[in-house]
Amino acid sequence: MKAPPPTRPALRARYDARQQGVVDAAARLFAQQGYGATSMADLVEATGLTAGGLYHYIDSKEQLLIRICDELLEPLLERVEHVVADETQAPDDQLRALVYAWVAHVEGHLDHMVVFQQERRVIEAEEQWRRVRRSRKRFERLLDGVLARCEAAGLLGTVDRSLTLRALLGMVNHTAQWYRPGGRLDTSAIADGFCDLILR
Amino acid sequence: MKAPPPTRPALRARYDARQQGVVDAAARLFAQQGYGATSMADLVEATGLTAGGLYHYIDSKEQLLIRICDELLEPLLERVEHVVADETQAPDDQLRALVYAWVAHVEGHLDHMVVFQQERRVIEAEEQWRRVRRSRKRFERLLDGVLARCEAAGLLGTVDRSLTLRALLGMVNHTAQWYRPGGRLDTSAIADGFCDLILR
Amino acid sequence: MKAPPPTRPALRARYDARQQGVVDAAARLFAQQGYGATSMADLVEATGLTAGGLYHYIDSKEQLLIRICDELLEPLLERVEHVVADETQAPDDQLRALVYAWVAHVEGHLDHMVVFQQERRVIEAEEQWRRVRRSRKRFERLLDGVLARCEAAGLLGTVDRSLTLRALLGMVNHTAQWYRPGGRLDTSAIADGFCDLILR
Amino acid sequence: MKAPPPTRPALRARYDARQQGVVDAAARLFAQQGYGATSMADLVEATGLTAGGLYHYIDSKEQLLIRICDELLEPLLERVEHVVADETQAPDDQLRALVYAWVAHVEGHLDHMVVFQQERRVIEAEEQWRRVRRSRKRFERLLDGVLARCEAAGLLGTVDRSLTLRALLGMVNHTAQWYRPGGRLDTSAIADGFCDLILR
DNA sequence: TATGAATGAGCCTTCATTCAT
DNA sequence: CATGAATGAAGGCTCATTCAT
Repeated sequence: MKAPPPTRPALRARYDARQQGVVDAAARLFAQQGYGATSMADLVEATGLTAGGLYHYIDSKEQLLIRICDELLEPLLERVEHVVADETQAPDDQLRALVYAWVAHVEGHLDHMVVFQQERRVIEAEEQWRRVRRSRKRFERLLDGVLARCEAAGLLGTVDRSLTLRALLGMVNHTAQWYRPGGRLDTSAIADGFCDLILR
Repeated sequence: MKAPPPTRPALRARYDARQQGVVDAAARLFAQQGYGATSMADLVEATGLTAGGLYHYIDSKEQLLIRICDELLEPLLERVEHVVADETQAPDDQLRALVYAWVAHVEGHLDHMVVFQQERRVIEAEEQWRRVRRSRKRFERLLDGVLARCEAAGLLGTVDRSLTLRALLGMVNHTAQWYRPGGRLDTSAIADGFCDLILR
Repeated sequence: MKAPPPTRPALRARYDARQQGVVDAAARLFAQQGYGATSMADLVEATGLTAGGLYHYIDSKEQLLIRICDELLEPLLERVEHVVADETQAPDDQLRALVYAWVAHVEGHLDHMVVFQQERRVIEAEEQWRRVRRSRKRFERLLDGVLARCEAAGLLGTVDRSLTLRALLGMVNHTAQWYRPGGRLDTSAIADGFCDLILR
Repeated sequence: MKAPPPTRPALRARYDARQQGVVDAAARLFAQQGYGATSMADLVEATGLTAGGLYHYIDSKEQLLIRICDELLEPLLERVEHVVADETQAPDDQLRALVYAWVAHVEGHLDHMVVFQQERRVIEAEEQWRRVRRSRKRFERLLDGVLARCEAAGLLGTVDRSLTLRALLGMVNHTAQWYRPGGRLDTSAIADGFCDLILR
């Protein structure tokens, strides 16, 4: 992330750990107060670093935001690619597996997810967000592919597939706004519930 | 909104029109660039007013945000109250009527809706947002009431009702992110599609 | 210079006067301490404005530097164009007229000139300095034209013309480093002295 | 320069070589980007040393600047003293020898020279620059002495001697701004050309 | 010697808002 | 009603230098 991270393994490990700490603290603050409303001073306070020291671990406030989005999308995309790659699975099982992975990922990255949604605007608009944008689009394409297979197998309801896709995106992403760990509904209940709405 | 608006009717009409112009410009800018990233200078440019002149029509930047949310929620709530009040309608018809009104309202206030979602955070957190918060909660309660009647009538699927509620909130609110007027899906298609997913 | 200066004449005059005050103060400070070593806080102190108020009159620190260079080069160029345009004058008279105008201009803009020389580097390097760069080049081309006419008339010494040009540029520009008003040598003495060195 | 350089000859040689490398890199960077605009980080990158390592070879950024000026002035002064010491030479030959040595020195230290001119301001102003200032003044006095002998021998033109001195300083120093090795004019051509302008 | 993390003051600039005219 | 100048705190970020390892 920042120009040259240390090369010696021991130092490198510490560096990485602290950098991750900064990113996590940022995700939390951005989620709670908003990206724009969070000052680097807030981050200084939250991390215990000093104003200048912070910049050993990051390039800029915006890079931090990009990193948060990457940490959200990249591993999710990887898991989803993996699920989709297994062609022996029935389409509806594949959808359930995918939605489960997705909901689980959202629940495990609530802060990241809230930030991602809140800052959607800047992500869609500007140049340096291309990779993030591409990940999001790839994810949607994979999801649509699975829905298409379900549709072909007669497993979807009567609702237009692209509308179904958007409905699904809306309901899962919205999860980050209300889900609290330890609540009445666990990951499976949520994921299966959503799939039940979609599948015939 | 701002201290004393004129009392003579002719002046008053002009005043109101200009004030509405400011609010609409603000909604557009906030939706496009974010509330925090929009400066009053942007607003000055967009409205053609001067820095000082702007403040004849508004109290503060934040009041503008509150007003945008009110303009979104209040008329929606009114329509929904009206729909719900008709106890002769079948529960599923009521749900369809409600969702139609809701989707139509979102489509008619894309900017307002995007702003409302984007600034969710500040709405939930602070004192002066109580009225907005109450409106949102009342809306959800009304919606849940209709769903309960559907459930009682055996019209819902097997999915937990509170999860269904949240799914519906997610999908409809998300509409503002992708809906473009003149697209393939019109209001009815969207509203009915969503209901089809929910209802048995 | 700054986005929209006022349009009403009375205000406009005051605005322009204060803006000029800022530019002059900047020229003095930049000349004394260097552009890089002068902080906006220094400028605030020198102008009596406040940190924010300063920015009513300027766009940025760098624009201030550009403006200083423009104020130096543009009027000089105009005078020189005028001198060169008179084709009835003998070449050596033209050279003397030109050098006199030039020396007088340097003496009247010591601060500007010192700044221009000191920041030569950034002027030559970056994009937004094209106009300044073009002015400088145009000036040198005009000067060379006059020298060429002198040479053709056999009025120059034996020294290579392009070297003569550079020598002249060096000696006149250097004047800003030592000239103090009221010194032993006045404008005419300096300008004529330089010409005497150049001409046969 | 920095606290204790090594005393064992082998180490000392390596130390000196690296220190010289740092000074040369600094001269290049300062000349290209300006002293103020060059950060120690730039220097770290240019030298391949680390932030801390750099400080084994230097005391401070400013000492680096002083050293660059010393490296420029001291050897020049030594050569010039030597030229001036030979009282058997004719005044004009002496002037030619001096200017030749001077031009050659400038050409051999373009970076140093550019830096010296650019940072003139700080050199003249501050305490710790006394030695540099004294060298510059001594150089000018020696030069003026030779001009005086030329004048006494009737070899100068009609131009005031102190103006001639300043003109010469201007033209030779300015050489650093345009001279590029391998150009049409070599050291002799330049030095002789300048002298031809000065001498009758 | 060499490392790279850390410091914290200072940089330029923007901001929402007010008020004399 | 309208203007635009003014405020001054706060914004994100950079810097030369130091020091424990």
